[in-house]
Amino acid sequence: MASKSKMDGSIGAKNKQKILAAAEKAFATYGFKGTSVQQIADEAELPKTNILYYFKSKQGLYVAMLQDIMSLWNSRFDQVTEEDDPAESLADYIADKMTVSRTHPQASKIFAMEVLNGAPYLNKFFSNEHVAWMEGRVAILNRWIEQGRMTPVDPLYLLFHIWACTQHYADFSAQITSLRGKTMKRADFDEATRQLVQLILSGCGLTVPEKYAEL
Amino acid sequence: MASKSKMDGSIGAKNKQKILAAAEKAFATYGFKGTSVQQIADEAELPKTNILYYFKSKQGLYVAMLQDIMSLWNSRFDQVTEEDDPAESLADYIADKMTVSRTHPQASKIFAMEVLNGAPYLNKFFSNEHVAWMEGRVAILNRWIEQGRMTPVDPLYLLFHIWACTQHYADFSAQITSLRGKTMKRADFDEATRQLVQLILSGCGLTVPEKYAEL
DNA sequence: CAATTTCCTGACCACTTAGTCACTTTTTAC
DNA sequence: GTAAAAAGTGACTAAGTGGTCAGGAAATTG
Repeated sequence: MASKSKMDGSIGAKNKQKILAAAEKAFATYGFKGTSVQQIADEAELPKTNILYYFKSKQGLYVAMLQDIMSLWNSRFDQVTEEDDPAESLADYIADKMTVSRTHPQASKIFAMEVLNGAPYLNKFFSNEHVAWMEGRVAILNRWIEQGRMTPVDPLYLLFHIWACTQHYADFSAQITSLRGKTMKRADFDEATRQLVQLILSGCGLTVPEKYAEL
Repeated sequence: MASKSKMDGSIGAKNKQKILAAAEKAFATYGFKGTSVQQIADEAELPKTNILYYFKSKQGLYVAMLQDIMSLWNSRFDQVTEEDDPAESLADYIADKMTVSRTHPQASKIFAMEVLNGAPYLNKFFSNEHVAWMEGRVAILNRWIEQGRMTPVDPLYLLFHIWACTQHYADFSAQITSLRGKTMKRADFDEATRQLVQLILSGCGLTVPEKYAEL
């Protein structure tokens, strides 16, 4: 939730946060082209010109908001080493990602839209930090496999599948709500997490840790 | 690929198809608001007014295209009964859905965008055919579980996870391509399918059928 | 208190957009 | 062949868009 620019002018800082929050809500609901600066202004309860004062353009605001969002992707899994336990590390990672889907569904949707449209503003990020992160995690998973601590699976696809399932609960909430006949509450997310942890870990030949076991 | 209106005027039918194909391409790339009727006209190599002649409005064209797309979701899994083999039925379903992701990525992206934005044009579909389909499939999965033919999992979440993973390969292709450094070819989809079948089936306590086993 | 920087905004503009309309051309039907 | 229906289209309109700008208010600093 932090932005790197001038935290000095406390008035400006506060307004920027208010604008970023309004932008997240609006962009998540209507997409980049579908959202007008006026809508964001209404949501933030500020005149339109004020938005353009803090962020030089609609695109500038969008990019600033995207950077904010990307920081949510950090998790305990970033620090995992090959000494850690595969089952617990993966289960925790799944749980972390499920938590983000529950607490920041709008951010997840914006990210999804961005990637759907070819990730025009994320390609730079993808080909730098993201690739490096991926290589590191894949290496650790491969070590675990070499050591016989989990079933041989392709780590790349395994991570894709974890992302797909966890983000699905944020991105496709409309479909999920329709099919369930009710929205996903905290308890439902916990149950979904248990189901997913069981599925993925069993699929990797791992035993589900105590704390993710069913009641 | 069929639309219900006048298939008589072969000129009109052909043009409608050309327009629908152009619309699918454009909407998948730029979204509903991000696509102008003029862009679709250029793509279809027809004057803009001609588009509005066949489809009374941009929204009308969009809805017609959505209906076209929904028919792609049919699969062999629709006809599965409790007498069928769980492992083979699920594996085939996963493979079918992966095939659609490979052959119709644009359709998948449009569906994803629609759901992301709250599924305004699909809510009716969701609360009718889709719910019925879901209840039927859930019932069969529960029978398989009662009969001890697969691990007890919540069928609802299992289906969510299958959709999430299979559609991910179409919807998030930009991210996948960036991280792999190359696009997914036919062989890559086949490998992803094998990986996913293994993950899901193992997660359900099922044995992977011969035809989806690794080389 | 004065000066300077930050903050704020109404009026306005250039441009794009979906959709209409009057009209012509082509195809079909008898 | 001719009438009627379908197909096709250029010119236009009304509404909404992102963004500019000139000028003023408020806060900060010395």
